[in-house]
Amino acid sequence: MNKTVSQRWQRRKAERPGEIINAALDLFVEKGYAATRLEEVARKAGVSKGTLYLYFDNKAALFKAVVRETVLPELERAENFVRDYQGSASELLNHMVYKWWQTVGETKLCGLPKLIIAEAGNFPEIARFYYDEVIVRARKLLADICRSGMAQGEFRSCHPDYAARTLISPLVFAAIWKTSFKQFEQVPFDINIFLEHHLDLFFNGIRKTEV
Amino acid sequence: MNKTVSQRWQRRKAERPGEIINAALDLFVEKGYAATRLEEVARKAGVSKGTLYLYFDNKAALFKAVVRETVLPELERAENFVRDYQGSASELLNHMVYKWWQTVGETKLCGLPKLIIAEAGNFPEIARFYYDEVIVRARKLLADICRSGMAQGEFRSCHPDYAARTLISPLVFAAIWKTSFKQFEQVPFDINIFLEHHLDLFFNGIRKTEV
Amino acid sequence: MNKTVSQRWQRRKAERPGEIINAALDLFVEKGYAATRLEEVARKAGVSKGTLYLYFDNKAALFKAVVRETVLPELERAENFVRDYQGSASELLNHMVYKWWQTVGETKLCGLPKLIIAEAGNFPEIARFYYDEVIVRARKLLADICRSGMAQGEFRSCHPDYAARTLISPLVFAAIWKTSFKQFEQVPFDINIFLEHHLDLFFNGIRKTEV
Amino acid sequence: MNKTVSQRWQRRKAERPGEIINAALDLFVEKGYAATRLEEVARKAGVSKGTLYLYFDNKAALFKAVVRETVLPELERAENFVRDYQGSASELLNHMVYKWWQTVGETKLCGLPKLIIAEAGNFPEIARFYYDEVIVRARKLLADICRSGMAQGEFRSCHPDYAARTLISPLVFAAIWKTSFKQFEQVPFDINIFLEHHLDLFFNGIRKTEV
DNA sequence: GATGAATGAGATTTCATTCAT
DNA sequence: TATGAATGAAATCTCATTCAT
Repeated sequence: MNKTVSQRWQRRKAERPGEIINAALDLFVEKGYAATRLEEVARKAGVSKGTLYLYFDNKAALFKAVVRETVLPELERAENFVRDYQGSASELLNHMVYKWWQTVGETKLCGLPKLIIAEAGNFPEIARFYYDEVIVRARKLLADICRSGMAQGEFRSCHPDYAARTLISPLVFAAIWKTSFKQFEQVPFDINIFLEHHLDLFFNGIRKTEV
Repeated sequence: MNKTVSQRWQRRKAERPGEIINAALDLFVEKGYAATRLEEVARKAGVSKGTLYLYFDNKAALFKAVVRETVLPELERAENFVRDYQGSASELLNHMVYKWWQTVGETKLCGLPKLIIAEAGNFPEIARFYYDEVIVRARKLLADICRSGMAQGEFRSCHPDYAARTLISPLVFAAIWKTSFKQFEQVPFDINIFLEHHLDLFFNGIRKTEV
Repeated sequence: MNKTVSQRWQRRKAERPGEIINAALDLFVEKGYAATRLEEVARKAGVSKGTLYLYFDNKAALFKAVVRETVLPELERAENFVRDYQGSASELLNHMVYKWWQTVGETKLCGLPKLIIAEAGNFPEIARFYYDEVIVRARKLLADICRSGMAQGEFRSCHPDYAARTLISPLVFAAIWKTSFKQFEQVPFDINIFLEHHLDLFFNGIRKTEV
Repeated sequence: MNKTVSQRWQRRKAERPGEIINAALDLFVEKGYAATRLEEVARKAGVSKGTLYLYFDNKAALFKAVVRETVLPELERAENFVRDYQGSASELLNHMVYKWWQTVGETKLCGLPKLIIAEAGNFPEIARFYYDEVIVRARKLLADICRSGMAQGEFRSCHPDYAARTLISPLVFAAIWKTSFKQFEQVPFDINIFLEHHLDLFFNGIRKTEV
């Protein structure tokens, strides 16, 4: 055995799960869970159907891995960003919203909300994981910013959790729109106008009005 | 013969379609399209598998009928209500939001948004129908109210279509929440607080500030 | 009850089976046994599906009735004709062949040979009936003519049963051709040329050559 | 591991299609297309229902494959034989007739004419293929021999295509007989007597009578 | 007698999963 | 470890037959 070959083999082996997850993400997002055939995933990942089962117990396990592996890294990145942020709450929220759209709305992650929503009923395990590890954390991230905005007299007083939800709703809405209805629209949906309106209304609504 | 006795064999041509659609709505909403077995639909509707095919050409046709029959009547009712309404734009929008939640969020229709979103990719025909007959009409309904609010100096000037979207987003968000994540939440999601916050922010944001 | 109405009703009742058999013949011949749906037979006969079962026990029974009722009358007519015939064997055979084509080959009975052949395996009862009541009788009819032709020195000596089969084969062949392949042929199959050739060869082959 | 032990699970990619076609031929010929269950085909071929679909798209495709694979090889063999033949037209035709009976009439191919005739209506594609690739070619083969017989003064002048049809008819007739009615006959049908009579009449009828 | 809505057995087909190679 | 041929459970859909009206 040649050492470099063996090493390359090792590398390949280490990368396999990621390649499979990547292929699966594309297909799950495009077709949904039930309509995605493992044969296609395998083909797209450049492996055989049998190989899938070396890395994942079954279709459901693959699905879970896809969700886990694609969502968490982004969330952690966001948390780190917020931790280090210096500046006003408005500016930060504004940045978060546009950043979310950049990393989710404009990438293939855009289909993930739809996917998770669609399959939450069939995969309670996934839904719970997503709830605990993504939703709660993400909402806390935004709610904390709102809270600090109120503390600093930037925002008027309101329930930060619900404010966070109000802030997120249009993002989820837009992602879903893109996945499901964009293809039919006559007048194109302009995400920039939408976010601008949303943030304008939101900040107008939440900012402390000077007497 | 006692007619009230439960008979396995009954001729009820008129009632059947409605009963089948009703059963199908429940199951589609609960499990999604693919995971719903026609045998189950039949059992729930109290008919045999074959009877389904007397009234609907195939599974997809049944799905379409479910969407068509459950959504349109509500929308029409809303359109009529708006047409006859006398009062301020704020009051009307406020009413519309709570009414939506009452007729959709708190009934079994609550699962429909999720269902349509989940299946839009697999049923472009449905998605298009829903886009044309529901989304466009519903948005126009709200946008027209916003527009008239602006015309009457109640609201400051902004793009009515996008304002309408901002208004709707949290409703869709809440419906999806209920279908998919409510079961896991630790702190209960209070729809009243949510709508109150949303509308408070929204009207604060959109109302004409007196100089 | 009005007597004429009642009488008309009676007449109608008497004619029903015939109308059903007629419709069934058309469809069996056109589509084959398995591909013929009883609903279609009913529609074509102008009755309901249920009515079929008032007159025939099941699909197989209807099929048998179709065969029985459409074939036997023609055969009997032929037997009567032969019994009364005065003239040479050649002339009679010649006449029989053309007559067969006229009454079978050129009517909807043309599809019957194919039908019976196709279903003989699935309906041994039909096949046996057809063998006993049609094939044996028809062959005897022709064989007897051959036999008398030999007795009268018109034909040279040979086995009359096999001569009869030789005489019939091209007729069956032509009927099958028409049902199954006529639609594809480039050069049209000319039945007159075919029968002329066949009979020419046949009579040339069987006639007593004068020394 | 002992390879000769009967294993339920075997990989035999190369042999499978042939085995399946073979099993299907038997069953199609025995029961007809519609009455043949794919489960039975699978069982007879020693595979599972699913395996059928690895090799054939659907039932119709399997049917087509059966026809294609079983008929064409024999026809090609015959064409090669004729091409290389040295001798009189009568001898050749005589040989062809007996040979046909040997390879078709006395093997399981005997049921194929019936099968194709029976299904021509439901499978126009098959019928057309059979017409183009089998009937036209086979007829041409025989017609060419007749033609050369006429050219060499062996046969008197007639239309070679129709002579070929006359020659073939009794063969088809006999094959159909065997498949459909042989089981009921009282006096056994002797194929040798039949072919002898047929050829005797045919050659008597077609040969050039010396003046 | 006549109807046609309702039934349900049974057919074809799909595809996640297994396992000999 | 990797393959992909093979499996078989399970789904949709059809249609001969039944039976309340």
